[in-house]
Amino acid sequence: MSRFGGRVREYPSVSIDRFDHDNLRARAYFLSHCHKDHMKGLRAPALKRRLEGSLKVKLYCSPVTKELLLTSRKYKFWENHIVALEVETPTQISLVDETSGEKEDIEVTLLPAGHCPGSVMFLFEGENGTVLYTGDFRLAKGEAARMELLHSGTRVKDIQSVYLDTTFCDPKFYHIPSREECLKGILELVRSWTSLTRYHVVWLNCKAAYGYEYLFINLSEELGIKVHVNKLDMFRNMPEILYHVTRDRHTQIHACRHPRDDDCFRGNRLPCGMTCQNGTPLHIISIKPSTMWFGERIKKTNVIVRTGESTYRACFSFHSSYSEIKDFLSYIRPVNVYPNVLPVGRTEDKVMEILKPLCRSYRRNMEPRYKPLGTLKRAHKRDSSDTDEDDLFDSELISARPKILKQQGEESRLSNTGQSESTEGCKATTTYISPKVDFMDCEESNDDDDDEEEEESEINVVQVLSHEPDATSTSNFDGLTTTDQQESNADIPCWDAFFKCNKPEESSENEENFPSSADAGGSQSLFSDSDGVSDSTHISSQNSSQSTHISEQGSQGWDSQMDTVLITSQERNALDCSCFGKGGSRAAVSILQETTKDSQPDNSRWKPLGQNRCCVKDAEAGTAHAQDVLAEGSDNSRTPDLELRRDSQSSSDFEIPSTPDAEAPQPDKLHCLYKKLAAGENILSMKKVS
DNA sequence: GCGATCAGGT
DNA sequence: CACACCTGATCGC
Repeated sequence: MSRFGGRVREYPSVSIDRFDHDNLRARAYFLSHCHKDHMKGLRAPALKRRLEGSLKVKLYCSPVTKELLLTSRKYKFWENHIVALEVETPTQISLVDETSGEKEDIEVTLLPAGHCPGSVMFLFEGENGTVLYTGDFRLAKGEAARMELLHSGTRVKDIQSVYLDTTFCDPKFYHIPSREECLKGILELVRSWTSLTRYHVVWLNCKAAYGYEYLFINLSEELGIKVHVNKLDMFRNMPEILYHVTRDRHTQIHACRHPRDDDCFRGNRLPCGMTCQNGTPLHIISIKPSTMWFGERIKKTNVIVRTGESTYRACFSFHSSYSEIKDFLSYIRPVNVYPNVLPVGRTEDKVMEILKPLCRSYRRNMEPRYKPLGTLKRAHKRDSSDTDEDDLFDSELISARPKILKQQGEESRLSNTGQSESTEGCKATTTYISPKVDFMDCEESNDDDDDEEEEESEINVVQVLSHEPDATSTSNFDGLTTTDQQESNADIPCWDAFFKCNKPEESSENEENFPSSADAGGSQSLFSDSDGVSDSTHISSQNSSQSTHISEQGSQGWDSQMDTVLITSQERNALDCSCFGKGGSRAAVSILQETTKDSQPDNSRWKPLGQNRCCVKDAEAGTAHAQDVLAEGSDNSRTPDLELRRDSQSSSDFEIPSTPDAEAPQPDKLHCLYKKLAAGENILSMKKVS
């Protein structure tokens, strides 16, 4: 829950996501997204009165947020005071004090936040420095590096302060499976069930909040089944969403709600009242999206957990994980950071202890540390001509952070016109890879879940749903660690490979083996994969607040990147015979979803950028023509986003350097380094800090 | 009657 | 576990 008071220190005359108390006097308002805890006071009479007496006071938000907000009658009075700003389009705003006439100019840029439809971060630039307010966000590792407007030229902007979504800023939330992984797990479960008969339906037990739309869209696109919802009015001008939801209850996927929907479900009734079709009773399973997290050392990340005879929990997060937060912040490297949220049971001091080391003000006092891997990772994007040896491992070079260039398809889309030029059809890019199902044991997901633990013995009984002949854990182990690159260089440290950013196969491996610079104290790493088997040792540095961590070689390689959906015998039985009377107790882990070695997330359709930018069509493109408009949307705007999502999640971790100040070593320097390494010499480069 | 706040629920 | 939200009780205006 946001505890942000509404104002940033640098620009106290604007209020963001808070509209009560002192915020009533703000010169301008900003709303990052349409969740109630960010709208406190937004419809209060006091603020309403203020608007009535003012021509100048405006509320700035994304086009989608404006649309969603104005759908509610309670916020209609804002209608003439809302200014929708295009995402990624810097805009000058004059902040005028209506009583004194005092004026201050500020430039604001909306950046996609990946939290829910229309959600954005605000980047303010003005006399008091550059400030980033993240609102609520979920950005995958490396996504900050792709944001053109966080950069100036090839470098990250000099950001004074970040007001950060710290919801999961606690090491216990170290890892949350990516959107694609979660989506894929849910997709397979829904697919398995709904394909049995037309009377097998799924109820998505979603909360009353925006943020599940991309799930609906993906399920609908992949399975050709629209999702039944209570309301779709708010999407009337968002054909990309509208097309995939329906008010027609005669569908196999439901996300409808009812005040006592759990009771409905227990009575084999959907919240909308459906209980049978053509006289045939429905077979209903419920899937409840909720956040699942995994500690740093827990490598197996099952995204679906069976919680009962016909109930499942599916991993789904609106917020960035601990490691994503740290990656984000360590890339931005502001002077100051302020947490917007205190994770439950944490104090501000504790959170700051984690965040401060990622800021410049702190780093300046630190000894530079040797971080070869981060350096190497970053190297591929840099023109190394200006790199000298002294700079190589200099963590002080905060200004030398190169941004990640966008992919071509993305370039055109990000041309700030708000329009998309790609002519590729969306189906052309849909290359769903059927999951292979292996025999393997599962590990409990969240360390404190008793239910899973007591059922562990059952988990090992696994039937293969769709068998792949050679798919055993061993072959996976080999397969996942033997990349083309590595095969050809079996005996040499394949660092060369890591200068080339374009091998998605290596992305997750990279994640496993290359400690992010975001690690609180930085870390030294030794790395070898000469036999194709990953192996890594992380030893936290002396002043780290984190405990020493030495990863186990075997599990590290084994579980780091399998593309596996695992279904227990119980589930298979449930799926197969759809009889609910079996005496099976709660099965702990039903579907196990691993980081995919080389999957191209075909179903990565959530487009925080696209939704903010393109979704809201003009009124004339409303409901009546929604379908036609959608077709256009598919052709023109979806594909580039799809490319982006592919790139930015599961296959891009490798590309995205985690060490912001890394530099590209030149080949001769590299050679020198290799030689030193081979000779067992210390290549740590100490640089004097003044 | 309305809003704010809290407790309790999903 | 947590999130975002809802309902209902209570209090104050």
